[in-house]
Amino acid sequence: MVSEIERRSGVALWRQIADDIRAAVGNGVYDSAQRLPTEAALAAQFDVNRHTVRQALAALARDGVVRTVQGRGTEILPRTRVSYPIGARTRFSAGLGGQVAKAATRFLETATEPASEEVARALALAPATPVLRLETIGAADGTALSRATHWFDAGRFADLPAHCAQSGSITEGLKACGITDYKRLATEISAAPASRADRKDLGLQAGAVVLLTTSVNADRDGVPIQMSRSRFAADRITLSVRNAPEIGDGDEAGDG
Amino acid sequence: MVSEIERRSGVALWRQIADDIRAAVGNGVYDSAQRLPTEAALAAQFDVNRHTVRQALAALARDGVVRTVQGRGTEILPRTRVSYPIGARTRFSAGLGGQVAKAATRFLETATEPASEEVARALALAPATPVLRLETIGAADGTALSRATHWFDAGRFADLPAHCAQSGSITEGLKACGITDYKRLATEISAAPASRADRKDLGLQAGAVVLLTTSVNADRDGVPIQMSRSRFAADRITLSVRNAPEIGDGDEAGDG
DNA sequence: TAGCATTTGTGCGTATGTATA
DNA sequence: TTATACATACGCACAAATGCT
Repeated sequence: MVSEIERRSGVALWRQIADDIRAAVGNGVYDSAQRLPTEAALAAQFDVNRHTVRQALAALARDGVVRTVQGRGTEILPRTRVSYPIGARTRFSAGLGGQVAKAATRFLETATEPASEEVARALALAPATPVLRLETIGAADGTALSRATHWFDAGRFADLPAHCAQSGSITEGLKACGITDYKRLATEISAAPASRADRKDLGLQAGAVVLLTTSVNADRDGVPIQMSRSRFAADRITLSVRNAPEIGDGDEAGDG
Repeated sequence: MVSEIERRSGVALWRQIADDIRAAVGNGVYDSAQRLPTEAALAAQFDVNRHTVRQALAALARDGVVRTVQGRGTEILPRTRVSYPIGARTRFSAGLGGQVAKAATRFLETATEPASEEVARALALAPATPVLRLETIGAADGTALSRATHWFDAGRFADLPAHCAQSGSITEGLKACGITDYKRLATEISAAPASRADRKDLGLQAGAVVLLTTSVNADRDGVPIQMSRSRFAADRITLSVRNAPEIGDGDEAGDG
């Protein structure tokens, strides 16, 4: 089962096996027994040396996925992930409401710079219009969950950074700028290995995965006011989309 | 800038640097110049040997992210990803409509087995009720995009596999079973390194990332009929959530 | 056209990490 | 624990292609 493709992939075998077991645990493969197969069995299954399996299990134990006890085996630890709702009313703090005791936004950096092509398009601004860039970290109960970059029209929201810094919330900051309500128009969701910078800010290990979302918020009149690109620690959060109970529009065909 | 944490992480330095550059490209960091810094500059930036940077660039070139030309430099190639809409009417084939010439579902395996706790809960069945499990690959223009597992009440949908195999579509198969319309209730989205099995089915390299979705479909009466867990090749697809133009419900606070 | 600086491509030697037996 | 094989990473040197003067 060890195909050659994996060898020069830049990802060590033990790491690949760890990812595999992690996925299997996540998929409920070992649901009935709350325990992993023996190291010998895993070594046979993955067709590798038992040392390699042990290295994988040690990594999973470091990450709190499993716990190995000599003579007993490797048991699976219960995993908890925060669920983050994506919808028209998506806002960070309250989205986590109930799941965590304290949600907070930390503001890292603010800068004004000419809009990139993508940002200008999203905010319906002329190319290279000055835009405000805000860098934030979203945390829950002291654990960083997301690292985000937000862009605003610098002309319209010049005072935003000061208001945000004071209130500790973008929603509150926008309120101080006259935006009493806003709505998320769309969210694009992707995923990728975490960059070094994001790993540092989110406290992730090499090889960790982030969920990437690019979203646009609009004011009451539907005018786009904010574009955001967020990176969520994928092992700490799931995004959830709940569809309103309406039926009937296009006709499509299939699955996923 | 090379912290020790990264060294024994099981992920090669060149791989981490490749992920970094990939993220930077995705974030539009090099938007203005459509070219990466020189290998020497990147080596200095990441504080590694130029060989290591070259290995990272070679990997990115293999993946079609960049192209390097001797004497000239490394240019960024325009990236194309299929966008997959998530909503109440989510269906595989037509969701990709227009973006690809031909979308197809391949059925790998069918089995009947007792429902796991999670599946039983999602389908509102008694624990260990027999359920039908369908394994599929979703492809567009010959490229595999998703690998999914679907569960149905085996009692109600005994004939589904035959109908699906014949029509090549779950939607059509359900129609033959009397389900003329259905609706997606909710989708949970996560991400993780691809498992070996998924890498094989989707043709991905080690270290590749998958977007994981767990969703439940219900019939006209709101009775859950299908639970699915899909794994999308994250570098080939983005999930898109578009919010209906309605305003006003809860009050929340923040960002992402 | 020739000359030059810049940038990528290649070769070799060495040290360390990873995986097997 | 030891030995062996291969992948990874570094450092240095030089060849080859490009772009500009």
